[in-house]
Order: sequence, then structure tokens, then C-alpha cells
Amino acid sequence: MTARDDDAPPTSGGPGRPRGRTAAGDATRKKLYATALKSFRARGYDETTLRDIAEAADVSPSLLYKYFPSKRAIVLELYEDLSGRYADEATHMKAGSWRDRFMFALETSLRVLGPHREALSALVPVLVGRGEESVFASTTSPARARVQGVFVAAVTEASDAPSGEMAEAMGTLLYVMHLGIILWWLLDRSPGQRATGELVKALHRGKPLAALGVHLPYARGFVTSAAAICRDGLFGEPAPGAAP
Amino acid sequence: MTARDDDAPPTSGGPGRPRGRTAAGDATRKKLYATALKSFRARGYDETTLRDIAEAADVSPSLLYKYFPSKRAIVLELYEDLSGRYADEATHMKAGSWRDRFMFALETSLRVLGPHREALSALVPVLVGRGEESVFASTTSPARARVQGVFVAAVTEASDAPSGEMAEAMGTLLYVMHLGIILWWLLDRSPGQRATGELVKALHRGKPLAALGVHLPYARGFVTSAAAICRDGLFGEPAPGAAP
DNA sequence: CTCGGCAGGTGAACATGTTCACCAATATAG
DNA sequence: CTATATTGGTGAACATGTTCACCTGCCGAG
Repeated sequence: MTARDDDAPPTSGGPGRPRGRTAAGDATRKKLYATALKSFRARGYDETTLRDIAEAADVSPSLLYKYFPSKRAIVLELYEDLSGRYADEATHMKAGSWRDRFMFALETSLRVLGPHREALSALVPVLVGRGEESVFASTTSPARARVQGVFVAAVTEASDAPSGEMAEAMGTLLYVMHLGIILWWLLDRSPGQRATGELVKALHRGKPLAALGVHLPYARGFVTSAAAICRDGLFGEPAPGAAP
Repeated sequence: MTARDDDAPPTSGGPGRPRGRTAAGDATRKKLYATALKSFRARGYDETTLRDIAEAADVSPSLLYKYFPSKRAIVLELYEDLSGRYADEATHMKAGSWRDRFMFALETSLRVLGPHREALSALVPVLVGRGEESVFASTTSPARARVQGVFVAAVTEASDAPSGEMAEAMGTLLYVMHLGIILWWLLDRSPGQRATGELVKALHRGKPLAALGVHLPYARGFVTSAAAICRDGLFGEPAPGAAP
């Protein structure tokens, strides 16, 4: 049935991606992945050419396309991996207010993504594309749902969780806000991303988050409709990804 | 004024950077610029190849590099032009509260950029790059200062302007917020960017902006430090760019 | 064991953004 | 008017992401 996706013309349909199917293939795949990431970290994404990676891995350049559909896909896979690790780390979230839990989720995110900032900045163009690769579009991609689930759970399972739908909407909004902060961090050109550190500290001081809290009774309509807008405009889907 | 917005001012008088020093050269430059934009609008940025543009303009592909340093530079010049037109439109800003004036500045921005959304989405990768082309980095670029100046003026010259430094900080913050909304709009995949329209409507309903206003006494410290963070991390400069 | 199929692997070629060496016309100095 | 510099313009070549046709070795069915 789904046998031939080796020389399959354009794209092998379905979720069956060209993976390593044998022990040797798996080893090669891992070697290529590790080599690519090392080079991304050392010299940056744009400065790393596929021929560089292939040479460092002692392999032909075209072989990369037996394991990854494109150069960006390597970074995309890194994001998938990191989102998985993030979900693991997020299981250590303590009970408490949604504000504290949100801050924990945010800081964990920055900590997990931290070492790969340079390579991840290559994702922003991907993110903006209308292609199926987009971090937003991919309902199929577990990465988005996983991370969003953490932020939704941060609210719904908080000690001061708002009721029902409101909690989920807030979680979605906080997830999007977190995406904005990640983008900010990727753009941050201050030494050591000091500015992002300051931003997080400011959030800890709590003024803006407190304002959101104080205004909850008034903001109810805004929060739920804003969350709907996110799903509509950004994700292109009707339902929010709930915590698994 | 009609909705026509083919090609704007010549942009030839720059300080030595681009070519176009004679009448014939200027005409060629304009033809290339217009041809490129037309193709960007018709087929999108990525789908438009330089050889396409050259052929449509009946010219050799390499000639493009006599007038533009790169493909992205064409879009970047479009942004410069649009920011100039934006500054012009913004002179029609009415007196009133900073909230009303901000909404006017925001909606004017969306209206001016509107027809070129597709081409401008190609700018997002540029924006994230560490190159000198970045919309943020370029202290030399008049575009950023011009647009930022509009938002700063929207607050400092408002009927309810806060005092001194606070007003300028708020203007800077609102400018960055506006950038976020523009990014959102570029990412918006709902038909006709309906989601962005909803977002703007929600802002008009005023809850979040009102919250910012209500909390001004408390938020003072946050706003000024956040504005400083913007200049530090995002712009990479100490002083806020005021309107020239 | 033979052999057909398939995953692993390769070198050449292609598309496109970009650079280079070079030609052509025109204006300005002498 | 010639000589020179400068700008308008070209075709070939280069770099890199990507595709294609093809080879190779292994493994299980017969």
C-alpha cells in the first residue's frame, strides 16, 4: 500500500515521511540531524550550506533529501523535538494561581528554546508562509497543540481558574502572548537578550498581568472573542487544542 | 484621492546608494520598480522571479542589480514609499484623546499598507534578520522614525496627553503594539483578513485600551521601562526617534 | 542459491538570486 | 574634435537549495 515513498515523484501522501527505515538509515539520519544542528549553532542557519552539512557528515548533498524534505524541515524538526521536551518540563508545573503558572510556562519555554535561538530564528519566515509547514497552520503538527495545551492547562488547572470557557480562552490568549514574547526574544539584539530578561522581570512585577486580572469582569467579552479571533485568523481552525 | 497606488515618488535622489542618475536611467528604474510590484501583487513575492521581472520589463536580469541591491530591497523600497505616504495621511489626524488618535493611526496604517499585503509579507524575514536591512535596526532608515513619530505625536499632542517622558514612552509602546498588529495582519489567514477587522473592532470597543488608561498611575513605571526595553532590545539605540 | 525489490547512496543537472567581465553610448574636459 | 570617464546595459558564470536518473548492496521469497 504505502510502500513507495522513496522515489515517489512529488510528495508521498499522508503522514508517512521519508524516515530511516533500517538501522543504518537511522544512524545516518541521526548523524545528519546532529551535524546540521551543530553547524546551525556554530555558524548560523543561513551561513550553513547543505553542501557543508553533507561534507561534514561525509555524505552526498542529495542524500539529505532522502531524510528531510527541505533545509527548513530540519529546523522544523528541531522545533518539534523541543516542543516535546517542553511538554515534559511543563509537567513540573506547580499548583497555584494562573499568573504564577503562566510565568512558569513562559520561563520554561525560554529556557528550553534558549540554546537554539540562532537556528530557530530561521523559523520565522516559515511561520509566516502560507505553506503547510507553518507552525500555526499545521493542525496535524503535534507541536502547536502540545505547547498550546500547556498554556491552556496553566489556566484551567489553576487554583484561581475562571469558569468554563473563559479559562480556555484565556489559555489560548496567553499562548499567543507567549508566541509574541518568543518572537520578541528572537528579534532581541541586546547583548545576551537582556531586553527580554527585563521584559520577563517586568511581567513578574506583575502590573500588566494584574491589570488583566483586575479587569476580568469587564474583559470577559474581550477575552473570549479575542481567543475566537486567534483560532479563526491565526490557526485557521474552529476548536481550541485542549490539554491532552 | 483615488485608491490607485501604482508607484509612488521617484526615490532617486538618495545619497549615492542606488543608480538612476540620468533621465533614461530614472525611467528604467521606475519601469523595473512598477513591473516588479505589479508581479508581486499578481503572483506573489516568491513566485515572482527576477528573470520574470526582467523579461516583462524587456531588460536583462542583471540590470536589476544596477538599481536595486537585492530582490528584497525592492519590497523594502515599497515599504519606504508607503511609510512616506502614511506620514502624509497621518497629518489628517484630528485633535482628541490619545486613544482615538491611536486608533486613527492604526487604521490609517492598515489602509495604506492594505493593497500590498502579499508583497509586504516578504518583509517579515527581513525584519528578523540581523542585517542592516532590518526595519528595526536601521537608524538610518527614515521609515521607522517617520512611522514611530506618528505614534509618538498621537500621544504627545493628544488632548489628554500624559506629562513629559511618559507620553513619549507611551507613543513608543503604541508603535510597537501597532507593529504587532501589522504582523498579526500579515499572518491572518481568515478570508479578507476578517480576524484583523474583528481585532480592531474589539480595540474600538475599548476595553483593553481603557484598562491601560485606568491603570496609568500604576503602570507608569512599567510603561517607561518597557519603552526603554524597546529601544534597547528592538531598535538598538538609546534615544527615541522623533518626527523630523 | 538466485533473483527481484527496495532502502541507502551518488553525481549531474536544474532554478533562481547574485556577481562579474565586458560592451555601448553619452557627456564632459582639454 | 578627440580622449576619457561615467553610466546604461548585457550575457555568462557562480552559489545554493532542490530534483532526477541511476547505481549498489542486502534480504527474504522461491
